Amino acid sequence: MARPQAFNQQWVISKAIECFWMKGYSETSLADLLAAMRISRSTFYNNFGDKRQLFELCLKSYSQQGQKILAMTLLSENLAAKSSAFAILKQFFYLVLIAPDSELSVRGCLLVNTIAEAAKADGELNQLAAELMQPIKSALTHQLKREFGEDASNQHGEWLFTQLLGWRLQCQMGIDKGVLEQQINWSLLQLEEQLKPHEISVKMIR
Amino acid sequence: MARPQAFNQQWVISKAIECFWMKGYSETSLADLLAAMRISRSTFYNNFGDKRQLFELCLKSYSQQGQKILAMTLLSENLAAKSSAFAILKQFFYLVLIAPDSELSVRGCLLVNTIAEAAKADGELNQLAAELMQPIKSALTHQLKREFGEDASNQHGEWLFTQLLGWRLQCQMGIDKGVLEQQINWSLLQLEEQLKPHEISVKMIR
DNA sequence: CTTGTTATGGAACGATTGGTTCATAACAGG
DNA sequence: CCTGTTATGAACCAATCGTTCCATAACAAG
Repeated sequence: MARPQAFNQQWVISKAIECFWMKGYSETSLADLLAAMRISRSTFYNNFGDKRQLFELCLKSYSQQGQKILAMTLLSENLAAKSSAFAILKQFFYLVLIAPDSELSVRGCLLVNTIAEAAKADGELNQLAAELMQPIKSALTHQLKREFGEDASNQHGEWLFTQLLGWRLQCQMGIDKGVLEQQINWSLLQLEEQLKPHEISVKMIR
Repeated sequence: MARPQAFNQQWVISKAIECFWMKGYSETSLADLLAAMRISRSTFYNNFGDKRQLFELCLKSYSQQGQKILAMTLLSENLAAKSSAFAILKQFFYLVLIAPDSELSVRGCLLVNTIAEAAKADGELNQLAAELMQPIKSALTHQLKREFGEDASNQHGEWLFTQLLGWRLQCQMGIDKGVLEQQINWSLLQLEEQLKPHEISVKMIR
């Protein structure tokens, strides 16, 4: 009954995400967006409201793509059947922090950047970004719950989430990947020693 | 021989820092700055070059103020004489993360925010901010070196720095202060157990 | 009171900002 | 082919952006 859209919604949003991801919200101009999305101004405003609304849409879309990564790693039942929680966690951190082909490891996390950028200027965006990160925290906790109690897992999941945030920033500060990997191993080791149900642990140093 | 400045350099810069701190670099407009600094446009450009140069100046000034905090805590020889490294570290983290009257604990860290905001758009600012954070990392390491070896302290100092970054973001995400304090204690405890020179450590869990 | 120098305020700059409007092009159903 | 609906692109908008410029005010030295 009417003229069909000449652009692919998903593709266009992915391009917008790229813009925001690289330059941040306020540094990304309409011109940047239109060029990347390859649509005209009116198309933009007709379909996405305005810059702000598009950004929220991008955050949600970005988060949803992140869910897929979680589903393939931390939440995968197949993986859980044959690997320990710590092996899976290690693999996850490697994937999102170190893997050289991973966009995340070079550009940082859009949600983290949003929280830091919109810190005080825009409380709503801050809150939205924080909410969209919740699934990651839950997934980390989920992995711990497989092997340990409900109570301990919650706080240690939150602790692991803190690690992840710290490592994200370290990545953007250009930390050496080898050092980063060491830290990941060490953190997980500490957590393992603390949580592993053993009666007596004897360790010798020096 | 000439007309004297009618404004206080330090005061004016501190006001500029406040602006950048609250709204980020690109969200802070000239108008915002001029209003806060209470100077006119020409005064601004005559004395500070431009917005970008002022920002760099602010970052450096901010960092220098941070040095004072370090000097009073992590680098204080008086404190070191009567307290253990871990006690001092704990006190430091409490001061910069939890203390309710601390600007840092409510506004986040300007340098961290800068790194996240200027992630890819401006590599130079990113690098500058990263460099200005170095003293913090060094101070953390310094505290560990007091009691432990040179080698172990470097990597563990870096690890503690990662913790700090993570906690900073957690603060901006509105983490519960009680949970945060738990995490600080737990992280320091792990580090202590790992580094304390004891021959045999027996711990029982469950 | 001059003269030299600098700080200052305000007007003005062009460029760019995010956002609107409108005539037109493109298609689906009759 | 016609009609109704919607997508599209270009022109246009006021506002704001960061920056420059200049006449003037304020002081120090002579």
